[in-house]
Amino acid sequence: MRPQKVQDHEVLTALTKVFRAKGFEGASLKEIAQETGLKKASLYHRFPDGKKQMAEAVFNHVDEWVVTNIFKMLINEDLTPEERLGKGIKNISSLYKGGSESCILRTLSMQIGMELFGMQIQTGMKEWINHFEKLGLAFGLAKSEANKNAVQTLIEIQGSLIVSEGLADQSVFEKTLKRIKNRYQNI
Amino acid sequence: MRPQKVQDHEVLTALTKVFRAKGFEGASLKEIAQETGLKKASLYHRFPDGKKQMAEAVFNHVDEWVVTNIFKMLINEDLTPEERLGKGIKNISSLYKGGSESCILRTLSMQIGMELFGMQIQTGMKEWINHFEKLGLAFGLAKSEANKNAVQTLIEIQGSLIVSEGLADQSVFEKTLKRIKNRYQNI
DNA sequence: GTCTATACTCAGATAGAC
DNA sequence: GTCTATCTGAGTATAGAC
Repeated sequence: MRPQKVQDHEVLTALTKVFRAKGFEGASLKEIAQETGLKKASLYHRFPDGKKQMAEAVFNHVDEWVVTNIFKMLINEDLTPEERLGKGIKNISSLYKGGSESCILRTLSMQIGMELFGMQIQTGMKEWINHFEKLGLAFGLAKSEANKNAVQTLIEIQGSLIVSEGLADQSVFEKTLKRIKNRYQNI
Repeated sequence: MRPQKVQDHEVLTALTKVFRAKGFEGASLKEIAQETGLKKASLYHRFPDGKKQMAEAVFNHVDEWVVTNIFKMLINEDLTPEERLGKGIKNISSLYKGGSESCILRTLSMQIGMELFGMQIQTGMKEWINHFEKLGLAFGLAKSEANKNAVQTLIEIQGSLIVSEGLADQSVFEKTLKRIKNRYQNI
């Protein structure tokens, strides 16, 4: 009945921020409370199943962003294949802040355990492959080539994030995105 | 004074097993005690600085294995470049159990935080690149090409581990190793 | 060196007033 | 819906006997 002190989307933003920075176990309710501006008990009012549910909300939130800004972009028939590629890559770069932020979906799923997110991660990865495969087809690749290409693209994105972080050198990620782009353009 | 109930290397093996399976935070001292066969207090006798020190020991243990079985293999002058490549790749496969196990060094460093392992991870990655670069040179690549190739190799190894795990499909990792192998052989 | 028993800390979670 | 206050359990870590 009482008015919400903080809007849902603000809570979600704060949650995403904390989980991204600290991971699942590393993010304490205390910190989450500070960041969201809500007390612990209030958080439990909004997320009766506790911390896991909060992580789940973040997971779905990010997932939705990816669908909207990357998947749909890659198959948008209103754009030329070149345009789809360009915007898709651009949004991937922005999702990972140019390589400075790791993949939050991977982090969360690793730390919470595959019980909760395993299937969603698997489905999500298949979607990445699926959509890049469609892009490959649009560029004129045969189906099996397009698939190989898509898997390779996913591997390179994830791998370059790891290496960028490890070396503390974002240029690794940037170069990888360029490499991916070139591979499609040179078909 | 009293004889060790469990040998150091056995403790190390057990520690590695637990940390690999559960990660740093996920591995409780209770479980570590069960797995090693030592009580908690005894563990603290051997590792006065506690859990972090245990993780450190595991980290160094794995690191040493990599140096011996992969790095040294890649630059072993008693072997032809083809042989170095073959044995190196084979040992990489065995390190990650054919793609079924994730990179424990990455897991540990992520969860403990970069304060403790950040520099070692960075140094370690540079060594990976450094040694694959030397392999590329041995295959006749120019220095800058050899370097690009080495970075790409590291990216693909790490990325394919992620994707293999996510899709629950080890063949992704296997195929990537083959791809890497072919790339060197076709120079 | 190893053990039993215990201390300490802090996390996640809940009760109930407002 | 939000809050203060509290509970409960698990985790790391220690003390001190053997």
